[in-house]
Amino acid sequence: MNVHESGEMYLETIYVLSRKSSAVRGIDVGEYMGFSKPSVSRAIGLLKNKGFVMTDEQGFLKLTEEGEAKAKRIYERHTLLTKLFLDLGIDEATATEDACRVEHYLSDKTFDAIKEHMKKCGKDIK
Amino acid sequence: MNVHESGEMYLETIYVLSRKSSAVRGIDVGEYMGFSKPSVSRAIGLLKNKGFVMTDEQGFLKLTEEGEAKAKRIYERHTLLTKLFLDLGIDEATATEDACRVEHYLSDKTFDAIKEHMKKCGKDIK
DNA sequence: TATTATAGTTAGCAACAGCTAACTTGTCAA
DNA sequence: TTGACAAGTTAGCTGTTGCTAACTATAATA
Repeated sequence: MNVHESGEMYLETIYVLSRKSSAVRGIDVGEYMGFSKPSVSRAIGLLKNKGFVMTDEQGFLKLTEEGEAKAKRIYERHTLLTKLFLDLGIDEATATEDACRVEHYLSDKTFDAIKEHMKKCGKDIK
Repeated sequence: MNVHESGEMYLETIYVLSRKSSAVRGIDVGEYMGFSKPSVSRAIGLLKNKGFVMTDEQGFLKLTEEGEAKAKRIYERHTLLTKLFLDLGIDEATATEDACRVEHYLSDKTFDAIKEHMKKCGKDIK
């Protein structure tokens, strides 16, 4: 099941919010992303249908195993790219912004190559 | 007048084809991009309305000054990113592909920083 | 208990961007 | 001159992804 940029952003947001609190609701996602309730409702409905998101007994949003894997993948890209841009001397805000847009379009190969490069330069994020 | 990723791709294609031949037609653009005639027709119509493209007396596609500037900007990004990815050891096909997707989402700041970095490393594209 | 506020959903609109089918237009050759 | 092909346009479909308006359902409060 493939997810577009938009879906990836929702997954990443749920992932990020879940690290802060285990009680993530649609409204929180919308607030974080700056989107309306209906937009969130539909987007999350699609992610549920695709098996990436579910709601627990209390109605809170949870990522499935597959959803978590996808979200982590994007989040890792985001972190790495931000670090890369910061290393290049770009300001925090721009680095984060650009990383957020670019993270969806990098192939695994390129991502791995960047990771390898930063490891070599002693700038590995881990 | 702002142009989305799609519009930028059309501008870049016209730019690239114009360097090979001054007689660029819609059909050539479609062939190059793998899109249908109607898709090209509408996309170029929009770019005409926005003042980025025009047709000369013979009906060939020309970029306006503004269109050329935009196309060059994207093309420069494309070239630089491809070079950067190749330097990271990525294969030609992947480098081009990723550059093509990412080129639309980089801010000027980040682009300049990458350019600066490659200049320092003696790997400036110019 | 009744009202109110919050969360989520449904319905329907808009823009973007691809597509096919079918039309027009213009050129070139039989 | 006519017929055919190539190029371009128009009409209308699909799917994505944002939106508002309006609804439902649940929970808290007066």
